[in-house]
Amino acid sequence: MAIKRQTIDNKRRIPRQMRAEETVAAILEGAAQILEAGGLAAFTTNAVAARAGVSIGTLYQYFADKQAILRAIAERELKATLARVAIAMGKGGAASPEERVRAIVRAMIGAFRGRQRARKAVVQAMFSEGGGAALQGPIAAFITAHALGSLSEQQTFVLSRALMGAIRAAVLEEKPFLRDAAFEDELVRLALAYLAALR
Amino acid sequence: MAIKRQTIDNKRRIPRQMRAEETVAAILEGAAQILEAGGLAAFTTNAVAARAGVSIGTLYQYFADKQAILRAIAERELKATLARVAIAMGKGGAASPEERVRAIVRAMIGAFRGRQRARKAVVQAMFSEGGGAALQGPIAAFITAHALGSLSEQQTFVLSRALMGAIRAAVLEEKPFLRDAAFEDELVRLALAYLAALR
Amino acid sequence: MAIKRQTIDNKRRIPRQMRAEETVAAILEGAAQILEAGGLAAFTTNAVAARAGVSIGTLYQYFADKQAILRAIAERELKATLARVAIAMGKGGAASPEERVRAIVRAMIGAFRGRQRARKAVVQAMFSEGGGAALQGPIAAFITAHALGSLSEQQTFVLSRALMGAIRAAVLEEKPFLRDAAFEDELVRLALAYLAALR
Amino acid sequence: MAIKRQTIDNKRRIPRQMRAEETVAAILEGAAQILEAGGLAAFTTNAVAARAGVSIGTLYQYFADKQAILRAIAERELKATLARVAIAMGKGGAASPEERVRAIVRAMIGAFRGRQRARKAVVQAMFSEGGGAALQGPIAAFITAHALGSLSEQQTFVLSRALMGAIRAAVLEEKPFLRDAAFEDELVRLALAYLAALR
DNA sequence: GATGAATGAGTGTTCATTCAT
DNA sequence: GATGAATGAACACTCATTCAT
Repeated sequence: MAIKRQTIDNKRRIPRQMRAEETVAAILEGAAQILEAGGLAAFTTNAVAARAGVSIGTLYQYFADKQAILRAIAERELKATLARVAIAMGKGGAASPEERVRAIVRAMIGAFRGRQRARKAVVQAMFSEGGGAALQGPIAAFITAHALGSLSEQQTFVLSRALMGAIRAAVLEEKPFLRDAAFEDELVRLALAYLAALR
Repeated sequence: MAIKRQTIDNKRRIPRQMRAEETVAAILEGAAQILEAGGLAAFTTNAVAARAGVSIGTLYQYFADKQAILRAIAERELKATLARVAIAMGKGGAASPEERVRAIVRAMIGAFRGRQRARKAVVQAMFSEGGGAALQGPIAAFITAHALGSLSEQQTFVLSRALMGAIRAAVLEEKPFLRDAAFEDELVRLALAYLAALR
Repeated sequence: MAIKRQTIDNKRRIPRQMRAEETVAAILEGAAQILEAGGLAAFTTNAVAARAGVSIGTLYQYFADKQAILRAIAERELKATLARVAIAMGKGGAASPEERVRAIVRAMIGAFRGRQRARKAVVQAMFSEGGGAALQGPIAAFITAHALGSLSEQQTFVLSRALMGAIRAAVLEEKPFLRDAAFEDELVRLALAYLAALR
Repeated sequence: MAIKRQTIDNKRRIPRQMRAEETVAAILEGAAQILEAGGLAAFTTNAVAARAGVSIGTLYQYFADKQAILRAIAERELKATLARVAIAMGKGGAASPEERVRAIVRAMIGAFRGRQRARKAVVQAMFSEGGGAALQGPIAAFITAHALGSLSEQQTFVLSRALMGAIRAAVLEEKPFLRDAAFEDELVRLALAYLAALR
């Protein structure tokens, strides 16, 4: 259902794609705003469409259903977060384990930059449908791949979910220390201690 | 919302209280069954009342609203879990830190014994309203009080939420290894490593 | 889903049942009025509830969905029609074949007495879901049982559907002669001629 | 509602007309396929356009609205059916009344050859808008003109609608005997008996 | 003539909650 | 205290149709 558009026909494809992309972006932005302003409760398809400045019909031209919008936001944010980590890692060259762990932790904390309410809403929604495995899997994979030696599947699971669980809890409980350096330090400490214990 | 039960009317108090307790228990049991069978989606007040064998009006006599039922289930389970830890600790006498941590972890994993679907539903619901701080706070306090030296507030937060986050993720993602000894081992390792790093 | 209510408890059963019956009757009457006034196009559940003077929720307490209302109207009318034939037959004592056929034809023509628009709408709706076999079967059975000698299944089908088809067409095409005696005469002639040809 | 094609623009008229005819044919064929596969429920203008391989805009260039497509299918089938009768009659030379009636009945039964689901859907749709008088009128006229002596308007109505009603019911109720010779025989018997009774 | 993105009115249905009995 | 009929706000989603390109 989602986004069609793939004609190989070259002329007029770009303008078409651009229109579609703009529309999708507008919807996603509208959705994020609604979420940030009123949480999941205010997140109705009609409200999103109105805020995005498109008709409800157009919204459904690009998203199969309400959940799909949430999923798109989550995926987009996930991608952005992962990208940010990659950049941070890249800059550090052959960074130390601590630096690598810190880069990951910092990116995880900083996801949804500036939109904690929206983040909270998205997390809640993802949890309500399938446990958000779709989001956590990639992060776990990333940790496995980039951060450290060799962990078993369960160890990767424990480490990634422990970190995410702590951050998530801070988000959901609206803890003010979420962005304190000290909080980041504790998470890094937790990860490093666990990794050390595995050796 | 609604009116809370508080009549201190003395005559016939005991029989009344007993009836009330039975009714509340029936509702809670019905709710748990509905949750286990059909998840949060099937959890409607009318369905709960029907399953519990009481009228919807009676249900609202004991619970202010739908969430209150979920809250009651969560609290009941929390209390039971904490009690189980206390017993486990008591038996061990002057148990070692590892034994104490393990007792806590084991109790957390084993909560909602046998009703993983209901547990998942309750967790989801708690997440949707306030982040479940009401549930995690007591556990954190418990950890602080019983398990170990002196942790800062943030450290307690990180440790408790990390453990709960990992377990929660296993529940939500329906991981089969939830009840494996190896999973418990990893969680214990995580906690002990962190505690050691704090010293 | 439909109508619950069957407690064997005698006290308060009658008032309860009466309330329910009144409500159902009000809904059915409201539905018929809507149909008569605006046809199938105006037949929305909200409109029916409003016209019936009940809330939309109440409507859904008694009818599983929109179609169920139509079905109920059709069934009620069918029953009434059949009853009318039975009475007509009864009065005639050992009536002649022609009188029996005429009684049936007359009752079929006269169904939905006075509400041709509603009748049309119901016929359309029944046709749209399953071909209305549910309505035609009973009539065919009735004809078989009461009108005449022994017909094969296919002969019964042909005779009953031919009569109903002709009446239905007159209804749907809004033919003014629907209630003319001459029209009835022709239908009777058709039926008798066919029956005679079978002998 | 839209604008009907009528340009008499001469240059390139023939190629244009041919293209138009192809397009119309493609749409009609697509529509029939959709109908056959998914019934009236699947019959959306967008689905038809997609199946026909044309854009929705093009579809509306040739058909004023959704109903028009159904009407076109019905008309096309009617024309084909009538033509088939004419051929059958022609071949028989001065055929007997029975042969003529049989030719008509057979053609009526055999309409929409091989696409009973599409036929059912078209019948339903025609019924929903005006009772399909547009289709039955011509058949009645045909019967009057070709089959037999002189019938009054009402007699023609009764005979034609009775035959069509019986066939229609068999289609709608998905009776397996629709194509049995015995079914045809009964219809012929019915028609002949009625005609004889009129003399 | 063709395209297809956009439109938006319209509708069926759910379910938490109330309150007269 | 118990009952359960009634309530009605709220929402997701469809699809025929238009019109700028």
